[in-house]
Amino acid sequence: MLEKHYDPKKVEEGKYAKWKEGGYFTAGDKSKQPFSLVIPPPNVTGKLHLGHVMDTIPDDIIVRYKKMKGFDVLWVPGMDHAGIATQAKVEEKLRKQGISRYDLGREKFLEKTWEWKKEYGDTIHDQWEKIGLAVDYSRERFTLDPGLSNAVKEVFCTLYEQGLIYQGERIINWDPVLKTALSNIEVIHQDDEGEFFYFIYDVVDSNEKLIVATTRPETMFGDTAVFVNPKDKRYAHLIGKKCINPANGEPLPIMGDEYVDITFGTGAMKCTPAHDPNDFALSKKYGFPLIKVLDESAHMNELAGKYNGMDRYECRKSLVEDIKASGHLDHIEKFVHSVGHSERSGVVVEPMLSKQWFVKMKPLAERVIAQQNSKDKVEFFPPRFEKTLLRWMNEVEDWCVSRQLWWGHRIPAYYDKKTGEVVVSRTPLDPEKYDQDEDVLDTWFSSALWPFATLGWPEKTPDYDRYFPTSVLNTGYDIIFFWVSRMIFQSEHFTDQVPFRQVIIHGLIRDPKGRKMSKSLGNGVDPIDVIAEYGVDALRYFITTNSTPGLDMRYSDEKLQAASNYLNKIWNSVRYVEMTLGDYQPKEIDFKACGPLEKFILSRLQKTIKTVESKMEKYQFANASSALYDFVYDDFCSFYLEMSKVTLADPAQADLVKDVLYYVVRSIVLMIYPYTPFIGEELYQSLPFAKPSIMEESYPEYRKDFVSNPAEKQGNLLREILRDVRGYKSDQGLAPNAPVEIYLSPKAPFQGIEDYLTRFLFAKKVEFGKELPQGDVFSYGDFGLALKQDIDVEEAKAKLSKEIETLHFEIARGEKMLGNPGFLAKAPKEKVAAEEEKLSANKAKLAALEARLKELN
RNA sequence: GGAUGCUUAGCUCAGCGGGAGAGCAUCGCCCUUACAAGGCGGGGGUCGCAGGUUCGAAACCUGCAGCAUCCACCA
Repeated sequence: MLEKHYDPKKVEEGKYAKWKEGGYFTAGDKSKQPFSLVIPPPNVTGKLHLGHVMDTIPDDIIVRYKKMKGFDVLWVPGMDHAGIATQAKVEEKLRKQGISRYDLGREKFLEKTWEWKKEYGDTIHDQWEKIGLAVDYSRERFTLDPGLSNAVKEVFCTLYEQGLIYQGERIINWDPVLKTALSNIEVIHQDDEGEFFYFIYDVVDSNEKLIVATTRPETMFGDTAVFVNPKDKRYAHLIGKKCINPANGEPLPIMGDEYVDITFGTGAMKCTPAHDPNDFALSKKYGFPLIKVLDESAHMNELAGKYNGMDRYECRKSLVEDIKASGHLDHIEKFVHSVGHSERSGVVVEPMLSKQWFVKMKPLAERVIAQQNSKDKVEFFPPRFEKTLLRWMNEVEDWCVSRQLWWGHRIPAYYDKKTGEVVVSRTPLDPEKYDQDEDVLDTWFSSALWPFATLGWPEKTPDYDRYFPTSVLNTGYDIIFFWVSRMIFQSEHFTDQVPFRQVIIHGLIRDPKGRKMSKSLGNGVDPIDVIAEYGVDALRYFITTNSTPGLDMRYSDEKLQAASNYLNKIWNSVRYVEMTLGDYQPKEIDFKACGPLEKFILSRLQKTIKTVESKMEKYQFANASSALYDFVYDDFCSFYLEMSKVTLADPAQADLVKDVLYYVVRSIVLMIYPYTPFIGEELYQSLPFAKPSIMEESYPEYRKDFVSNPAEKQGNLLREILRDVRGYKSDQGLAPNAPVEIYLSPKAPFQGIEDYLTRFLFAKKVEFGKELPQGDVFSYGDFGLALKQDIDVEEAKAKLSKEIETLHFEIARGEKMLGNPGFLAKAPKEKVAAEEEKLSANKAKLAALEARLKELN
């Protein structure tokens, strides 16, 4: 027997181990159709947060649902080495011990990082277990394992051979703390308040002065020219002359180019080819030298003269002072502008000229665009996110893939010690003759291969044959560019197939005020705390059923409480059914022998199954669960379960009612189970005929032979009567259980209705008669009901009048609608018929109420 | 500058072409033998604004406003 109250802690204990040991997570049943997905691999940087819960629980629901639907489901688990992020964490840890990575050297440092990986990998495993992920551990992968490394080498070398990877000197985003290049999307732009310095440049051989504005005075040592727009009347005559750089006294040519925006600043712009991407482009056009003035930690080099060795900001400060002292500072303005920060270290990135490896994106992106125009494309849920992907593909720039880190896939490029020539090779070259490139690849380079490399690619493995392309991928909109887009282009380029047929994009979870959860705000919520308070099932239910696909959601204690209450409700309804079953062994339902309310609940259940299934297929978990929720509360618990107490008391009907109760409650458990597997298993096990695990069960099937529209109508009518009379009592200030006398007109909606009225309206008397007595009357088409009270005639008349008034309103509406030729001609037939029926019912009701009013007068 | 989303009850959000819904909050009544973390019954909304399409608009179209996010630019 179940306990009176649902206790998540007791329910959750031991279940995961049982599933895991029972082999329920392992794929491979060849008699079934395959269905596959890969987990979005969490970074081994720390423990899981609510974002991971959002990434994985929808997958888990899909996995459990698809298993019940008879698929051979493979869910590949794994983790990401997360190059920069992990290395930054390990370095931070070492720094606290006063050690730098250079003190350790590459090999020792990597050892330390593997230790870190082991520790955090274990934590992540624990947490997967805690939240109940049905992942196939026999297929677990890591982005740095030998298989993935092999795939990475294969991809790098092939792209190189195809001319799609090249090495080039370009302006890249440099993180001066982590001392590595970053790709464009690893740079976060935010509006910072800065200063706009207006400096005076003396024009050579002239008395004229040119005022040039800059936000970055320290880069003036790398300037090669000053540009003005040739159409700018103020300056056109200066083109061809020279002016003096106030930072170092060097003469700079004044040049004309339409690139310059006349309206911005003073209309005169300095050009720093080695430290600004736009200036770099200009320099290519005019063949300027590329002068670097900053080193890899963003300190000034010898070109900065007396500022040599200073940090960029220190240099800026003293340089400005010196220029001011020389009389070349015009003024300084406050200026809010967008500044790039490193996603990982947070420091202001330095655009810097550097030799890096790049992936040539255009051909890869074009393939994706073509694929998305074909029938065999990746389908997005919700569809609008396809536009996000295509926009990126259309605008994409070459991808800088080299990182000056140690933790990652080392670039398989080698330099001839004598000639310096580059050789890219799948196998290591002789270290006597060659030095391997020191850099590693961007983490996303390996993540991009995740769906096929985890299944064995480039080998032709059985898993790859059977499970690729994967069926679906679920992830947040924030990593569409980082990850989704890259998996798509790599997969299409290398496997000639999409990596997954469908992508579900979810929003982000925010704090209760709608702010992003972040360390600095201290508003993060630890899933483990939530689980301790409400249980995993409530967390899972909350997170998957309280948001619209693709939109953000807010964390809410109230909703977790509500989820927990709902589960308690289901728990108790199962408990009630088990109490009524006792030793009885339910059997197949004899539908024909069922009473109207049994037919009602069976029919309602079928429609619920149908709705839930169709929403599940579209991954609309909020809609699926709310259909089930409505059924559980409104149809079952609040209504049928109560009503069944009447029929259960009749020995002739009791067994049949028990069959129905068992079937309904079992269906509810099976449908809630993918959302809340722990309580699902617990309740399932407590029911008769349980298999060793609910994971062996199949999903409830829609049974057309259990559908009865007339029975639903009868049930709804009884519900309406109960509500009316209860409402009446409440209006009259009577207690819900105040006794009443009820009189019914002969044409009752179904036989035996009096038993329900007696019990649930606390009627001390229910009588049928041709004439309804003096009292309050309720009319339901051709059926009427009266309550015998010592009534206040005036009050009763007022109430009747009010009801009549609203009926008139309703009838007028119906008549207007049905009198509209446009409506009759264009509206669907069913709609017209429904309106006609409603109208005639209202008319009958009106007639009855009017007759009643007349009687009272 | 470009794109996308949001604006519906006090709060958080569904609904997205046929009479405004849920959870929480609120009010009233009830310890009725599954559940008081409960039951029953209420109250509460010119669905951001303005036009348009339609027999019919919260829903579709156009414009506007506010909020949010992303991309690009910012000498």
